[in-house]
Amino acid sequence: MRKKGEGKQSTSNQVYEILRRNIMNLTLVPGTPMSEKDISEKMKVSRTPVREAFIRLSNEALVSVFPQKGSFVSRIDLDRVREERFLRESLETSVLAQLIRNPEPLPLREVKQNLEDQDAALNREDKAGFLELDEEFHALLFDLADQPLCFSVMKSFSSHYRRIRYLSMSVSGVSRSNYDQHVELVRMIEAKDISRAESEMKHHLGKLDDEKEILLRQYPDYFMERELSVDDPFSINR
Amino acid sequence: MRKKGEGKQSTSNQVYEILRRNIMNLTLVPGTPMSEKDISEKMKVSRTPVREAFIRLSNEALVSVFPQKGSFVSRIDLDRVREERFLRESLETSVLAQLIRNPEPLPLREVKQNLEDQDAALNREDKAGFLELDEEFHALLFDLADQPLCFSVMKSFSSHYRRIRYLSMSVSGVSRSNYDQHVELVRMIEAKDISRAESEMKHHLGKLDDEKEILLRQYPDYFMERELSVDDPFSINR
DNA sequence: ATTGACATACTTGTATGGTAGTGTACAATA
DNA sequence: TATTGTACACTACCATACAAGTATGTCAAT
Repeated sequence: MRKKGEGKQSTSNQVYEILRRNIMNLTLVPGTPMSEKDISEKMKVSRTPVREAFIRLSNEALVSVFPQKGSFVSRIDLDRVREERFLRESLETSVLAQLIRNPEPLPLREVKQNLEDQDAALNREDKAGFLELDEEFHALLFDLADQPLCFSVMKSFSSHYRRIRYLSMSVSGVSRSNYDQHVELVRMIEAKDISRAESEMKHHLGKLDDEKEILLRQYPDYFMERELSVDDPFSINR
Repeated sequence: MRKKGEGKQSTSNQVYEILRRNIMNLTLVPGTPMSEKDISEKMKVSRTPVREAFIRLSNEALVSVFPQKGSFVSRIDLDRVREERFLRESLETSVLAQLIRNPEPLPLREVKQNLEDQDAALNREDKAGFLELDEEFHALLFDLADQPLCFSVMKSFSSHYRRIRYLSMSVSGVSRSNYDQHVELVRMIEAKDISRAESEMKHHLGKLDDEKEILLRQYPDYFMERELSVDDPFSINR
């Protein structure tokens, strides 16, 4: 039953967006059961659009569906975080290289406006706002390189990485260091210094490696168990 | 990797796999109308699993769904091909670099077995078989680098690139040059020659750039029109 | 107290009917 | 003849009913 006044988005899409947002900002905590019936009643829609949203969310590993058993908000998989970071690092540095290779001067106006907004968000201690601007910052770089597809791919496959990052900011509070690195990156782009830009990017993305252990101890339920298959209590290798 | 003889998959998954295979090998030609009802009747299942397969296929841009109008096999979008190639090149070179950086010798047995199989497929002029082995070749490299996620991402977002490649082989016939490049790549990996390996990879992936124009002329209906939005007959800029 | 059969209340998977948006063939009109 | 109104066929979207797998609590038998 489509709501009339609001836009032309399909119900299925709206459900998808709402669930995605709430999973990404950890309002829906990892491991939470999410039955199709439950969600459909809470959102006052039928099971169909909810189910279709689940399909898309499970493609991004945000929801884990176990047939005839249940669906759950995916727990954060640290091995996946590693792979998502590799993906991200690869694409970001490639885009960076392409931008710097480009001989003509880049229209960085929007990027610089974004940096100012980041500064403002930090001053307001607006955690969610800053993360959104962070994402937009990287999106702008991809757009400048004329590679929007790569950005959307990266976005779809940063779900675990970004959740752990959100968690990190919740614990350590918002930090200016990310912003400083963004500023530095733009400087390197303007200076056409490709090697320093790349190492700056690597440093930028690798930052939260140290915090992982702390978060793992503080929120153990948010993370996936090491074993995917069933426990073997008779196993001798442990 | 899924075990084969074991339990049957869901109907939805089967429909997805069948449609994907037939779209990728151009049995279902770009632009073909594919209504949910049609497909469901042809496959003797209900509309639901077909619809769910369509959702996943449209996420990979293999099917274009126009609400209340119809669903169609996506035409090949050359701009998307460009972006898919960028994605592919970025990830492949990153994996290559990681493999070569790794100090310990790599277990290349499987890779070399795959090369032999490629050779055999070429001698049989088995086009489809060679393309599968080609894909497996790259998959093996990603597995060696412990980055299976990146491979599956690349696979999901190579749909337009691979179709144009399939088309190219249909026209020009199978060629040994791809195989030769694979052999050369493995040699470069063993020699730990990162810069030559990277340029070899770029050359490997960029090969079919020249053929694009020919294919575009020969199969114009397979390709997407330049304009995505509606024509504006009042526009002055043209 | 322990075990085991079984009813029951969940879950997701699949089928189907109804709704509204969209294009088109065709007849009515000028 | 040219144009316009309209009925109809077709679509994807959504709601709902049913089917089948799974976990769990209850109760009887040992």
